[in-house]
Amino acid sequence: MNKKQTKSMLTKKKIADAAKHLFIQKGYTATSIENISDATGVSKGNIYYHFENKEGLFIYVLDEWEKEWMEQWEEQKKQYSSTTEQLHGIAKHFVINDYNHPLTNVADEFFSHENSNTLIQNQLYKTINTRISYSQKLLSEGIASGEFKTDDSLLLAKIFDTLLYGLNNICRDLNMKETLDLYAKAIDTFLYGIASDDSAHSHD
Amino acid sequence: MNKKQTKSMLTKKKIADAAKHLFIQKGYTATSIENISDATGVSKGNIYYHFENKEGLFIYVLDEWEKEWMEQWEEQKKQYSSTTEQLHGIAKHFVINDYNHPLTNVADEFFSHENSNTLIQNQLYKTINTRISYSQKLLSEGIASGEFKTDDSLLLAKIFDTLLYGLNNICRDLNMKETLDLYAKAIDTFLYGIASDDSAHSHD
DNA sequence: CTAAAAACTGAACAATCGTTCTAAAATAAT
DNA sequence: ATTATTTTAGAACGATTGTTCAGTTTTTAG
Repeated sequence: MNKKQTKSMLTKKKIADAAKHLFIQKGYTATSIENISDATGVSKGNIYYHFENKEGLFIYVLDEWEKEWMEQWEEQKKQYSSTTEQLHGIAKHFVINDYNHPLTNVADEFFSHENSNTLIQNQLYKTINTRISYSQKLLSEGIASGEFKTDDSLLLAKIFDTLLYGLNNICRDLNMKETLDLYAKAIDTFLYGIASDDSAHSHD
Repeated sequence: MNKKQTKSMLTKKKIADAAKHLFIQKGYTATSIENISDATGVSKGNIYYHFENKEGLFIYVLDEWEKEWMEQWEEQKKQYSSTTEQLHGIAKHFVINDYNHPLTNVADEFFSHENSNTLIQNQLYKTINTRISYSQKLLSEGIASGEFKTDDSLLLAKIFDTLLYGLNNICRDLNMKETLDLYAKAIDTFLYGIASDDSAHSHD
């Protein structure tokens, strides 16, 4: 790779990183291109050199986040054997590394009924479905192995997903330990609800 | 009440109603005063006659929603005896009447770390805590009556709240029946997880 | 060393934002 | 009927928005 190409790639990454954090902090609409320019030191014109427009930048950020998350989690996953452990692991990994997922704070803006941006909506649906499909796969494995009762894995996946991403909203005033406790308690509640009777888990 | 006062109150209500729906649909930032003016036929100047500013309008909407919800639910509540029934009842009532709660779609915009509006943030915290306190009261009753295991009712309330408000986010492409099924399944999962062993409920 | 290409800057654009203001219309009070 | 008050309308404001564009710097290619 060229010295020019390297530097170009670096500024593109710098823009995307700043945009991600700003979208999380302020929301999509409230984040202006000028905000991103100020945060990075990259001129507005240069931002438009690297990205088609604000919308394209957001979609790029979303795509990158999804890739990054999956890579990191697949690495973490190796240390867990049972599905139960993996579900707890996901929650922990979620809290520690992705405490602020762009979707959690930003997505709602685009699910408006009228005047909404279909391009971004489709991208969001894709991302959400990827998330849920992954959870569904995990839960199916747990059901197949007898760790959980036979059940509708898609419904369970949606509930699990809700727990993971929804808890964020009421953790804003909690510290890390309190947050982890809340998440652990939530997963426990979820698990004991779907654990089979001959599971290793017992009601305490 | 005067004919003038009545008409004035009516336009104020009309503005608040339209604002609520627009905030839900498009988010706070993306909803402009002109949008509200267009939706109601009330002039921008008149909106500012009835409300101090956009922020005051939002807080008013939030306050009204909370009052309305509580009144409606207290009416519904009468038909349920056990806490279990009441929790299911809340979910049903939630889906049918408050499918779109302003908080669910709008709140995230104001929990940004910098440059955020403290007035609205406080109002949001108040509303969220009211919600959770109410759930906590219900769960405490269930624990006291022996319907649920002894547990940290605040943690459970937060989890229940998350379930209720978070599920919304993945119900956008579901019809009413599917939504109700998902909510019922979520509450069941939640309940069987915290139900005491001598509870009337059995794992199916 | 020079020319072409890529990366980048910052001023400028029209559109839209929340808000203010002046004045007109509608109603109440006298 | 006339005055006073409340309610409404809509033009206008400065600020900010996403985006464009002409031009400058930086790097590559020949």
